[in-house]
Amino acid sequence: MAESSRRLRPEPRYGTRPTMKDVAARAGVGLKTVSRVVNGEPGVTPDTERRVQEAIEALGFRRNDSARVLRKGRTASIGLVIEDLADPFYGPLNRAVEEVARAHGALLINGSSAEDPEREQELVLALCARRVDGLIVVPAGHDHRYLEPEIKAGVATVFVDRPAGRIDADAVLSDSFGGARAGTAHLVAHGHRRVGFIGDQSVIHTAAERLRGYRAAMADAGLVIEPGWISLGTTDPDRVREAVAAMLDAPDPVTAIFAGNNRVSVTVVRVLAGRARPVALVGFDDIELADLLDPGVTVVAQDAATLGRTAAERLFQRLDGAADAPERVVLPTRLITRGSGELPPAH
Amino acid sequence: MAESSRRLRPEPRYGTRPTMKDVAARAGVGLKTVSRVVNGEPGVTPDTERRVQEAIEALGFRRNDSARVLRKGRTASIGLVIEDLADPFYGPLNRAVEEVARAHGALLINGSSAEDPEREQELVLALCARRVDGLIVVPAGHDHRYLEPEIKAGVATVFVDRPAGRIDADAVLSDSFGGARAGTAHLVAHGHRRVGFIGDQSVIHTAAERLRGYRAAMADAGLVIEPGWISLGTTDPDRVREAVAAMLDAPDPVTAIFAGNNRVSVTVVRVLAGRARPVALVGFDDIELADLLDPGVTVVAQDAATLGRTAAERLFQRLDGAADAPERVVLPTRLITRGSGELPPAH
DNA sequence: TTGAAAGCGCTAACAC
DNA sequence: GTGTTAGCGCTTTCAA
Repeated sequence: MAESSRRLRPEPRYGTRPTMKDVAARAGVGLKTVSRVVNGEPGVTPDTERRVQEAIEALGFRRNDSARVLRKGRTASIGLVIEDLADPFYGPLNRAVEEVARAHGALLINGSSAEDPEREQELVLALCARRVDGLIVVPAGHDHRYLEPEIKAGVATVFVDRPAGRIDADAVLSDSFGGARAGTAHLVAHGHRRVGFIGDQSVIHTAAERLRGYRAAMADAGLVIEPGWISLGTTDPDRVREAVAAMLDAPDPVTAIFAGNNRVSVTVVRVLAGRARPVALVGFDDIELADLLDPGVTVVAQDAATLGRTAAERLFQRLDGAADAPERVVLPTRLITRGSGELPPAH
Repeated sequence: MAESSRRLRPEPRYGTRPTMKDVAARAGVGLKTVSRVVNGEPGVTPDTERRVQEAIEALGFRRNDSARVLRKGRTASIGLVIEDLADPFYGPLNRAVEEVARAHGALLINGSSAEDPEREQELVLALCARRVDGLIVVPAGHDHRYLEPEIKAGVATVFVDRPAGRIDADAVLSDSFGGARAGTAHLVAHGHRRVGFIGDQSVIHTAAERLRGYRAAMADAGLVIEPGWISLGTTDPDRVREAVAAMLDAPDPVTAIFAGNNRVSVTVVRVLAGRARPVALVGFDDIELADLLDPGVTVVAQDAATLGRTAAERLFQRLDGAADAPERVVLPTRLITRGSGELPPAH
């Protein structure tokens, strides 16, 4: 029933839309003249132009960019695939990419991979089929060879936040390793010997890098990481809550925690707020209102907007013809001390 | 120099891309057979299909959706114009719209109006030129008659968060009036007689509605609002800081504040944290970590994801042919008490 | 200054 | 089962 009524519905939705041909007929000029007026090309008498403009107004004509794209080759649009449009970390990145695209007269098509490699690929290929001029991708997967034909065909591609897997491509990253190392070292410098690390899934590049930074800082200080001090997995609050509890309720509990990203930090803060014994905390990524908590949350901040802007600018350089070798740009992080990372060890 | 080199660069970026014709030639079949295989249409022998698939693989063929769109009329994409992609309030809305679009096989093109009516119109019309099947708009302007020809031509349009201006269109809103009235009444119920209101610019529909709710609650309680208790303007922190200071440093200061949205709340919380005398606060919109502050921030929460999902579902109903009169859906808000709104008046 | 014709890559309609 | 033709609405080319 629903099915058949759906079939019977008239398909053509633009059949009613006026085309340049209609405008030409109404204005009594040739098709090409309308094209000239619409595109602001020279070589049209003011009088002719006026007549064409009137016809455009009267008919409510709007150029069909699909046809234009087909003919011209360029779509003046770029695709952005991120992990989650709802994540506050990616909001500023998204906006920064949009601003650069806008400055270049391009529209932004975007979507979430939901940390699923298949969904990432599906989305990326759909964008390629739409013939976006370029792509900015926060990769979920680790094998981007599926993009090779696309890149060869001229789709400029820049990876952001995480590097591409198994292909050589531009990437703009934050210094996850260095940031985590500095953050952990900060805790050690405040007297902590028993420091836990709660991170995202280890398949995620940034998560692995941050873990590496933590390990490096511990090694730098000559500290041996004991079993149970490291917990990796999803950022699901239940998972993180259990991880924190396990570390704090162990016979010889940690006195400080390094949280691998903003999602983890938020849950850790919640758990610690409900505990009597103070536990030091440094989190990767800044969090809104972190300064107003008691204690304030010390963080290793990265600049998502700069990440996005840099990636987008690189993309448009490529679209403007830059043909140098793919490069990896690594942006520095910044340690912001607010109290939680400066708490002394409680025994 | 740069200009001329830009001109000389070879324009055709897809000329190198294989087309169905190329695939057909390579597979030794007709064009239409390739089309059938690519679109999974029936009526192709397994053997022929295999040969076509091989040619597709070998050539790295990917269907050009621009051409498909031109022929079919539908683009399988929708446009979303919001105020600011970076605003944490709109992240979940954005994501919810994306999920619905995805479920319907459509891509999402989106952009920020930056609260600028001209930019909104520019973006909307660009999306129309791309022939998006439908539009979801958080309006910045108050006159959407420019959309009339588009809507007439079949572009389904749903407004979200704020209603359209001067045209009759679907809208999905939160109950700003009711929420603000309830939030203000909550303060009054806790003994406050001198309640201030700090809101966004009054041209923004939600800001005006919330102010109206505040006024209604005060009137309900028989309270007269004194000059200086209402401050409207941008959500710029400096502006809000000054507004709070003015209310608190007046000879007869307010004992409670109603904050018109999340941006305002954050700044008010910061200011109050630096003051000795406790001031009650209820904010419109929930804020992450609001529960962990001391006192926790009492808020009138709205559900941005439901707002987005509802709007997107309405849009696809329209695209599926729903032709009933435009309707306005108003979603309820929810008062979440956490402490700041329950503080008694300090004299 | 203006316009007619060709064609971008695909799908719809209708052959065979 | 398969192929041929026309044409979506625009830009490009070239002639007038």
